[in-house]
Amino acid sequence: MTTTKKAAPPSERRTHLIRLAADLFAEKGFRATTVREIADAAGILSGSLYHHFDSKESIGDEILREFLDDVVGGYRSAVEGADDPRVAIEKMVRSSTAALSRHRAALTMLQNDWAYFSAQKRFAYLRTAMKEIEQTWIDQLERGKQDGHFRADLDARLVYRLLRDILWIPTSWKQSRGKSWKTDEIVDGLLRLLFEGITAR
Amino acid sequence: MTTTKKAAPPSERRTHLIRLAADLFAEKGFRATTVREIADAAGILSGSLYHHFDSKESIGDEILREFLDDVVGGYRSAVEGADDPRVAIEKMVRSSTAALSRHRAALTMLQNDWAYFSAQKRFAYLRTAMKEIEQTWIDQLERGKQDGHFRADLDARLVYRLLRDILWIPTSWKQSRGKSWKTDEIVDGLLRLLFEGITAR
Amino acid sequence: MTTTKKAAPPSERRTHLIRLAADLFAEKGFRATTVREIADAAGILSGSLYHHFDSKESIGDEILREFLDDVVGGYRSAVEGADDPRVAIEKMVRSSTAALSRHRAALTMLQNDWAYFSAQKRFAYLRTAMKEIEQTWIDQLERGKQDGHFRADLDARLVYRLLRDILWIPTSWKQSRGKSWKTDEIVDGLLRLLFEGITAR
Amino acid sequence: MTTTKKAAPPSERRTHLIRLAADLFAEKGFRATTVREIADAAGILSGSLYHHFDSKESIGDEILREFLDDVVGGYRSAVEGADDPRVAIEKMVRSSTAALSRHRAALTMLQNDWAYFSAQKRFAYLRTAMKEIEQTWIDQLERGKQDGHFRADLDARLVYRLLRDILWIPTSWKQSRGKSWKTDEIVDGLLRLLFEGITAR
DNA sequence: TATGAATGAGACTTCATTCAT
DNA sequence: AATGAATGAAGTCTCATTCAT
Repeated sequence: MTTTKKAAPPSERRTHLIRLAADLFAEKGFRATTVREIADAAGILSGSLYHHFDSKESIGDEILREFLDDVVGGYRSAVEGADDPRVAIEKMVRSSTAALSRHRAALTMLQNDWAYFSAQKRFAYLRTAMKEIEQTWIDQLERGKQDGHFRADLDARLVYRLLRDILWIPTSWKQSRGKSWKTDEIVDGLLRLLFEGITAR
Repeated sequence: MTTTKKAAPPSERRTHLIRLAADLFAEKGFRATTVREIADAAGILSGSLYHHFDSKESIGDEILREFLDDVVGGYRSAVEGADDPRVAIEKMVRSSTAALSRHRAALTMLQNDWAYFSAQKRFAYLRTAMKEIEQTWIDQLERGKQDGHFRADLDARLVYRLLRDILWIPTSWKQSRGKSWKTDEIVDGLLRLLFEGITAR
Repeated sequence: MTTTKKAAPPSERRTHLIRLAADLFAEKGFRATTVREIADAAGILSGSLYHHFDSKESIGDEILREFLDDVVGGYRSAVEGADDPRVAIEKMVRSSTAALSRHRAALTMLQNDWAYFSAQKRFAYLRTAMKEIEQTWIDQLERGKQDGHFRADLDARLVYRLLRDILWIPTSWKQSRGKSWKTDEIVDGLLRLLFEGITAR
Repeated sequence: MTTTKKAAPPSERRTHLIRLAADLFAEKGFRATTVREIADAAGILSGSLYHHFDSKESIGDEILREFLDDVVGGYRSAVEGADDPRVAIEKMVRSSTAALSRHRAALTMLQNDWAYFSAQKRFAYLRTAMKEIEQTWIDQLERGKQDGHFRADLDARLVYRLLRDILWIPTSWKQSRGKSWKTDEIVDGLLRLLFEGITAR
């Protein structure tokens, strides 16, 4: 299911190249990264990359696909094993955070170049996956409203939008200069802010 | 006497062109927008743009500068007239939201191409302004912690980071397809989420 | 004889504009100077220049024509009133130097952009004038050889070439930073070098 | 370890391209030569040049640098092995002439576009080298004045200026239409003119 | 006379991609 | 697997010139 027509066998070299590319994409965005830069990082000439991939986009494709598979998979199992929407949401937050830290590059790519990717047939699965993700969140939030855990006046879709973007934020902090938080700190901070707000009780 | 070499006088035509460019930048990002697209939108040839601007970047410069002036100005007056940090923060949120809706393009530009801009001398003021903004937030949050309004265990810098990015989110929703919220709804949702979290009391 | 089809009447404004243009040409060369720079110097817009001239080249034309008229005229009267070729040459040197200092721009234009001008029909007179100049020099040098004033082994054409270019040199020094010589000093130095060389006797 | 980032290794193809470019620069000047003309001469598309060089200017840089290294190197060894300033100067003249004929293009570039190059940081070495060249000449001329070989009333700097430009002249004659002199003839003519003037004894 | 706006040709440059070796 | 060279499309910018007002 994951392989398209041309997807070459995942040799070690290939995997290494994807990782190099992903790091560059994470730093500068997909479009802003040139094939030459990737090749430079690998110590080869840009033309030589085309022995491993048939295009720059197919590198992007591989990175994005793995990311979304990871996230969607995580959400599915988060929801499955949770009766309480509050628990489900906590699991989803933790699962998201973990997936994001495993696929930092994918996030930058989606943030910076969403319009670019989503306009292409090849990347139609992006929209599909995002829809499933959105639905999962909304389902849990609605469930929480109905059983009284969450405030009844929440606009589930609005909160989802906020949450989705909020969850994405900390990833982009990694490797940035200045104080850096541990993932756990961030997640806990997030959850607390989410459930309780900043006001003292 | 009134004209400086570089800060070309803001003729009507010029202002109009900047608006057209800003719309495109908002849609597709600064780098992804070509000079020709801007010219097409204006119904002229791409070279003709250079009658009004010396470079694509100087268009970007103008848009970003106005935006940051607006935001920083808003924060200053928000802080000045507020004894209670809670009030200050509410004012800052409202002021941000207003500024962001006035300068939608600037935000997209910063989000998509921050690395590109901030690496250039010409855009050094971006970092300067961001620092002032950060400090303003942190000051108010710390004040709130000390006088007991906010939870004592808040990491002010962490919360600021979250907030900053959260505030930016709704802007990118405008003009997007699907359900759209009114600005007031969004701001109120945000403030409520911020102060109280999603949990029912 | 000096007017071509379109040559506008030499109003004061026009003359002033030509002087401004000439200064810029002298500094940076004809091609390297843009119409906009000329207009800027005059405090008008570049399009407005076309009320006075039908093209950038016609400005160049006027400058070059005046210069060559001046030089050729000077040579003619130098030769007329001189029995001794030594005297004729001294007069030619002084006349050249004077003409060059009056038309500094023309020189830069010819030096930098000779290939450009001389390839155009419009500037055919450049070649004509240069031929007359060359012939005048060669005539005097040959005369000097025959009557024993100059060394019999001089290659007149070679010496002319050297001299022509040598005479042009000091002009380009004016306004340059560092020590500057008076015109008289330069001319005397030149003449002495020419007639006697640098060796002590 | 041998390759620096910018000073791309001199492949054969690269060297060939530089030679082609240099010929064009010599003919028409640096600025007046377009990248497309260079590419045409090489039988490739203009964009393909950028596989070998990062810019037109870097081609110019390479040509100019080699030239100045050659000239300065030649002057140094001319001065080292010569007790008599007269001998030193003769060596310098011969060394200049040789270097100039090896780097004809560089000369045209400096003559036509000196203002353009010398205004750029990248070409700061031009000024440095010119200063060393000037100082070398002046030193030898002063030495000759003091030991009585040269006339005591010579203005060393003035003579240098004349000489420098005079030495440059013959190069521009090569390949020009009309009678052409052999290099030796030119140099001997020059030296004789320099030491003895044109007057018969 | 001058302005303000625009044209159009052509300059330099970038970059994903191809391909013979 | 990789190199070295090239393509070709597209992008930013320059500049002499035109023209309605």
